[in-house]
Amino acid sequence: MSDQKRLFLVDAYALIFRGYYAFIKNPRINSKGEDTSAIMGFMNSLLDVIKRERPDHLGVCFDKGGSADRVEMFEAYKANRDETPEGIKTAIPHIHNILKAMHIPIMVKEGYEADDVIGTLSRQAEKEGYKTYMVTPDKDFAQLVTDNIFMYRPVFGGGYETWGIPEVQKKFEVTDPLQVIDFLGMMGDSSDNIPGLPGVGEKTAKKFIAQFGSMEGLLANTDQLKGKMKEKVEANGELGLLSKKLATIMLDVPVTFDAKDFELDHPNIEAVKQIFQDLEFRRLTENFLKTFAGNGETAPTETSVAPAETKTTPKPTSSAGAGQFSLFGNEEEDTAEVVSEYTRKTSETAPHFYQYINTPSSKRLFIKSLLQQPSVCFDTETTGLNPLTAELVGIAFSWETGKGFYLPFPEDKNESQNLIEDLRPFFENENIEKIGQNLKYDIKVLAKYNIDVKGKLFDTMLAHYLINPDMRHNMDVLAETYLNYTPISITELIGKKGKNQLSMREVDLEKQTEYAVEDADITLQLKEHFQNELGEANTQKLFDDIEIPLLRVLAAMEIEGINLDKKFLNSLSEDLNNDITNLEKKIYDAAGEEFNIASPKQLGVILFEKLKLVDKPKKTKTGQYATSEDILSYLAKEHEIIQNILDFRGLSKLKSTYVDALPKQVEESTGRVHTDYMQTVAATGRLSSNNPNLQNIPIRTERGRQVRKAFVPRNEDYTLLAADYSQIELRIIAALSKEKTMIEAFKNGEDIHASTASKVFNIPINEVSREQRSNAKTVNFGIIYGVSAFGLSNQTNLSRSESKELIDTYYATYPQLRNYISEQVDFARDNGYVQTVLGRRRYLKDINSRNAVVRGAAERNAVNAPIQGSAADIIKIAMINIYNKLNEGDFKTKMLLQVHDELVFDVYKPELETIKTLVKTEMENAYKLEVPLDVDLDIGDNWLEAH
DNA sequence: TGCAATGCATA
DNA sequence: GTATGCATTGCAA
Repeated sequence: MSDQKRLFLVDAYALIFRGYYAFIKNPRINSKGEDTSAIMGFMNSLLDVIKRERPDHLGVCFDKGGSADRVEMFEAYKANRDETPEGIKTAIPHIHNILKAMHIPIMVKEGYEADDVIGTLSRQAEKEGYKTYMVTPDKDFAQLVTDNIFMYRPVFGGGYETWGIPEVQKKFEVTDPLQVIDFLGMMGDSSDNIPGLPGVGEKTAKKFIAQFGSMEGLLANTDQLKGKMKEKVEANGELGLLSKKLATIMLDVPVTFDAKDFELDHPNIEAVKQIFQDLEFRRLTENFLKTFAGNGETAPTETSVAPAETKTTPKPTSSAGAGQFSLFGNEEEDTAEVVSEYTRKTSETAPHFYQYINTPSSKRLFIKSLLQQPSVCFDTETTGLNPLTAELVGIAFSWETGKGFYLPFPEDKNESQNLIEDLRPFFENENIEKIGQNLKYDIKVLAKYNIDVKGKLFDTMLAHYLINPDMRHNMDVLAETYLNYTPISITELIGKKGKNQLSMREVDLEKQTEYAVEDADITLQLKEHFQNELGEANTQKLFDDIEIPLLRVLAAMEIEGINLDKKFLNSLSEDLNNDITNLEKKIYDAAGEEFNIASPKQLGVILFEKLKLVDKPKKTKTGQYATSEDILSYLAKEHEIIQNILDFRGLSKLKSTYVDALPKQVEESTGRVHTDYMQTVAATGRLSSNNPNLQNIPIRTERGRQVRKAFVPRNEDYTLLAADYSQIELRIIAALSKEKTMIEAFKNGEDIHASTASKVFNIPINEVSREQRSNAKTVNFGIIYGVSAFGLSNQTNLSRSESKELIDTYYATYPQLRNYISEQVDFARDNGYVQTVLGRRRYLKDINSRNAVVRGAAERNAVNAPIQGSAADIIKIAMINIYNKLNEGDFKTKMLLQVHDELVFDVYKPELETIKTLVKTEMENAYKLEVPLDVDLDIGDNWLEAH
């Protein structure tokens, strides 16, 4: 290091925010309830810098009142910043006091940001021969870097890096640090609300800088750009220049650098100690004393100080007197055996008392108390996500906000089973309400331990799904939205998934307790919140009568799984492989060389450069040749190779998505495929299926439908039964719209598409041509989706005007249908939502949008959601009723799958006739409409035959 | 390694 | 035109 004098200018807020958020998961709270995270974080950084660098000149700069100039230029500047957190606001006066006691100058200038103050001072200091180090993590400062001005950046995980000109050149790919301004102006900065150029991100900005040197250079040479980018940049030149101005740090703040103001003086040790003591900083006090020992003239030998106090282990506030927080009420026995107690505060919530239970007597007390509760929230912790293989690690319980218990489970199977037996009286008690988040999971886990969860259920995930189906429903989101509370993240506990992820069992008991009971506690609080809202949205019945009972039905279906003929799929895979290889050969022959057909890049070169199939081939936005399905189909007549390529793609898809993927999904422990039904993802009320998705097994093409042959009954004594609603959505729209003509057609059992064609084209039903029926069918479906003439002409061989005419005659034929559609849209406009026959709502916030495209989409939703959703409601009712009948009758037959309008059963052959009647009756009578519901039944030795 | 975009399977 | 899930690709981290 040279003898040149060195000035360190600290960007206070940047370090304060950084320090504050470093502790966000475990805020430092002292006994007075003050959140000292920000102070702690900032002081750690400051002492760290002093200790490492021993600066002779030092100042700390604060913002004050924001940047008046920038706001004047651009109203939205920094407008989307969240309110400064309370923990930071309260920290500022303390930090000021500490700095004063340390005799460190505080630089503030009303109406200017710290950036500007630091920029101005550093330039002045440079003239006086100083080297300036700007202490900040903020990349914006890179624009200030010169031969004598550096950034001194804290890096993640501790330590610092110094950025001089070479580092800035490398990081930003610029030749001059001043170009950082152009760079920031182009890509924008969402945290400061600097707009930047639309469509330009980091990569493009770097490219532009390399190509044009500056924002002005870019704007002057837009002729060198192409496509969308050219349009966007040209249209937003003004915005670009403004963004550049906003990103520019000012160098003319009215401040004067006077070296003696910044000399690092001896701190008033006693005063600092006193402040630290008041704040209850112990390690920091030691750190401070060490840093300034001997007036700082004998520099400590250590080269780095680990960011102190970042360990996450919570400290029990006391080890004695555990009984004082006991939830056991007036039990006479001691509760000292409740070993752990942990108190956690956040700024928003009251203290939490979470206890784990691992002694016989505390367990006895706990269970006694548990059984006296009318309503309990619980949450199971397991070794994995698959409930069929996961083992219990513990169960958390809570029945009072902020309090709860955790019962850890031993690894040994027998011991674990013994422990769960102690809880059987609770879980199987009909009179205790069980509350949980995604109870289907817990019920499935407990089922593996032969526990049948009985009594009333309240699932917060399902409740929220009904309250707001368009949102997501995971607990973290719900807690943040409704309770203003951030739960401990699972990642924090067990690590990122992959290499070093722990199992829940490997986590310390205290942390398990903290995490698990917090979940139960929060879920309980969410329940309080949601149960009122359900009433307000009028969805209480839907919750009690449909979604909650369905949860048990789905759990049973998922546990049951379906038998899969792996051998069959393997042979199918070989067949496909042969065909694919043959196609490959043909393609290579035609191409004259071997290449990767799956790579669009290589394929493009072959088709358009080598074979020159087209004069001027289309390119994608990335500059590749376009080889998508529609383009290739269009070219199919040009060359035989094209059809082969299309076939190759189709077969590869079939093979990878179904034929090869399904056998891998067979659960080893059961030998069956267990899909997971998601009850809360489809905004309309439908279920969805995943891991694997059994709701999209091919059926349309001959080749694809072969996959269905692999779904087979459990053994020779069983057969598969598929029961599907015929035209349920059209029946629903006919009934809801009270369209007499269509209702009559259904009542008479007519072929509805032929019937529609006959009326629309005004010909007898038996003279309807194939094409006419097909067009009528397309319109019938189109109505359900909210047709447009444009969409229709895309689907049929009709022109746009023919399509329009067809739609017009269609509406003339079914006038009530048209009325119904406009009524739905009106209802949505007035109420902001539409609803199904059972009152399931879908909110349509865009229904009054001024943007016609956005509004149009909402209008189509207004038509479709009640139809699709009512069909979903109806089949859900049927499922619940059938499930109950199967249980009551002690049938061996099981319901296995649901595919929106179809149910699949594994039928015990002797029960076949009874089951056929039962299923058909329950499905057809699940809900009374003015139109009869009709169910087709088919049986077979596999899912294809049963169709 | 994780993400969005694309393409395609179903109702 | 509605509603989903998943495999692959290509790009960003």
